[in-house]
Amino acid sequence: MNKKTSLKELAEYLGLSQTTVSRGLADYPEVTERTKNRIREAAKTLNYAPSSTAQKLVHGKSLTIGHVIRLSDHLTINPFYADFIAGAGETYSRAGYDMLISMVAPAKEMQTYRDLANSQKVDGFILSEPVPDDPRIALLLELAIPFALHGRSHATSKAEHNYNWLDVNNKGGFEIATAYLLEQGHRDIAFVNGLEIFDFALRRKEAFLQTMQKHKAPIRPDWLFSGDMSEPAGFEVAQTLLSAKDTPTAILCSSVFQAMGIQRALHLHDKILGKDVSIICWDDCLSGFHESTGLPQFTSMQSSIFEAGAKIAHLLLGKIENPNEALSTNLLEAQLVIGQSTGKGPFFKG
Amino acid sequence: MNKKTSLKELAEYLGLSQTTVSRGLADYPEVTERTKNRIREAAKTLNYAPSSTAQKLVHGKSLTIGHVIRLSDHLTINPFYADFIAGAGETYSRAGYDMLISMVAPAKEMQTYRDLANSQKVDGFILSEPVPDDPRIALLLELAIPFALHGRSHATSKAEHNYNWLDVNNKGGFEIATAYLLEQGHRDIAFVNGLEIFDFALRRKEAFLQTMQKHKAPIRPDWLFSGDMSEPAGFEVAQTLLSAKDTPTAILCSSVFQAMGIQRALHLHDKILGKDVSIICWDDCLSGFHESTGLPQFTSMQSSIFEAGAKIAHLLLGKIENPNEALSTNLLEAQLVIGQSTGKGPFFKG
DNA sequence: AAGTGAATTGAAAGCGGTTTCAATTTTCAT
DNA sequence: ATGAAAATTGAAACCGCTTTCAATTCACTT
Repeated sequence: MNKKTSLKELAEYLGLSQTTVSRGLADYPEVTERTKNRIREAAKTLNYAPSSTAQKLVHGKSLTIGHVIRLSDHLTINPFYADFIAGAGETYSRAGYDMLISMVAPAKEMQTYRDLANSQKVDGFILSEPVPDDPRIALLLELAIPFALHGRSHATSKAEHNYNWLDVNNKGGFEIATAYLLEQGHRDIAFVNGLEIFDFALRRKEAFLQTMQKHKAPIRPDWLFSGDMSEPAGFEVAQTLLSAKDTPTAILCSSVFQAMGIQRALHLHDKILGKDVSIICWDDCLSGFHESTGLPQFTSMQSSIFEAGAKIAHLLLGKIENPNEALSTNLLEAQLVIGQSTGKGPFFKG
Repeated sequence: MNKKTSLKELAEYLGLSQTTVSRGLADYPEVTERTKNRIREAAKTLNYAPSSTAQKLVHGKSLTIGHVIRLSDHLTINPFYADFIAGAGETYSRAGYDMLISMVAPAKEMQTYRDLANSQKVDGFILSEPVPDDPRIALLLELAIPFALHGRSHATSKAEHNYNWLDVNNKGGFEIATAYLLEQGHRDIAFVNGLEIFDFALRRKEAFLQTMQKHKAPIRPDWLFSGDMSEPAGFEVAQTLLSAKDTPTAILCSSVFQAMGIQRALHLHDKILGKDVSIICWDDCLSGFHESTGLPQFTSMQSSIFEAGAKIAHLLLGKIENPNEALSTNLLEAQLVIGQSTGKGPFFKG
């Protein structure tokens, strides 16, 4: 129960002034090496460490980045977020920043951003999962606090986006994936999207539709799905698809989880994955979801969300430490990786 | 770019002293309702909010709880942790606490706890995934900072554990699950555990072995596995099992992910889940992994890790706000929920 | 009108550091 | 030995708030 030692106590113990001790610990050049050593030693024996709160007060910065996570009605949390945060967190600690995570009900979300900014608990925010014209962006611009956006937010007004963002090229990725399926001889392709309130889902849909159109492949409205990116959601969609008279020969979906659900339904209907039905999914490279060796299970567009977290953290820290720097944006490309879940379609032309 | 207004500025603006303004905002009874209203109004127009840093300095508490997450060599993060943290985070914000998450390399883990405690960045810690004689426990006891343990840590020395913990009854859960399989007529049961460096995995193994022994069922050392709780890990184990001459009729495993991997291998070997081979898995009730309706996919022992997070947060906050209170511990029971992955075994006696 | 107790208000100290600026000590050329 | 320049140290102000304690104002009684 040793009460924390303060700088004052440490100074008294050493017979020095707080000034000198403070400077000694901060390794100022004007302090003799000999006294520095004395100070360091004493600090160690008294188990002294400066109060970060006091330091923050003096410096007027919190050295903390805020992540506000909206707990939806069912209190679910996006499992990818863990990886994203891990990437960001690593960058933060390397730069001496802390990460403050706030879990809030949707109704309190905006107020939480306000409070965190006004009470100066954080120096900046990372925004995730933007929707078009995302209201959080307007709010943070108004509050004049640095932030970076993971994803993009389509703005209907001509308002220029004066903030940093990092996104993965969802459109490009889905174009490539759709084209690949078409090249492999598939024409009857179903599309299983994430929730089409989010910006990324809208881009993905656009990519799918445009590419299909461009190749003059038929687009069936009843083969366009949008929903949770979960295993059960994928399962249910596939159940619907496979129970109908005519079934697609390929399915393009938005997450590995959906793909797993689809796969489960496939087995149930005695369809062979990669033969009867091909699947391509988006893969955020969630930790622990990849084989160490061998051909990957699913053909997928891969893009590490961990890496995205690390990179966007850099973007934000740059903005914070150099507010007048030019805006920077970053568009990551996804990699199409061929796995075991795709094969030739009926229209393949060798 | 409106600079933050300080209490001083607000007071000047109002023609009042800082004292009165501070009290007015904190709703002290001695301030007239009329002045309170004036103050509140001015605070709103000037967009004032007290600096949390300054408040923390005065009160000597950080109102922040630390979660230190060890990023393993492969930078993976336990996906369940997201749910656990969501549960804890919700409790924190309800109580006015913040959550500080620190991602660190294993080598820096101990020092991180030290730094966070000494610099008073956090008022307490939650410890996860304990190993027997967990060194973090010794450290935090030495640092005399409140903490709560998620799980238990078997101590070889007679050291009493003077700290709060919350655990799920792993042993009880696996006893019930093993017994259920035996009752259903299974005797050839394989056991797929998590990494047996962790306390929970050791308890689970103990439960399996003891229950098998008690029922005089054969224990085959080559059917005892221990590894990652991931889909690929489960797949590989099942590949090994199913390639052998004799195969188990049931598999008990430690996570839904492993179960999914096993299921994938089963399909590959044309075995029918719940008929040829039964599976029971542990299920942390990860968000987005449960069907909304109908019989669950896997028979499982269920225990919400979200709820565990919320409850252990309470345990910790109790300790922080009332340090001399008696220790409290909490052992949650898992629910055996029958799903579609289990069926009668060859030795079933109607 | 004076005196009393209650209700309001404010000056100043303190939380634990950092930093400015002045004071003191040391070094070294003369 | 002496003085100027350089190196080292420390007193005090400050960051933005809360809270103690004293001062002021107010409402009433006599």
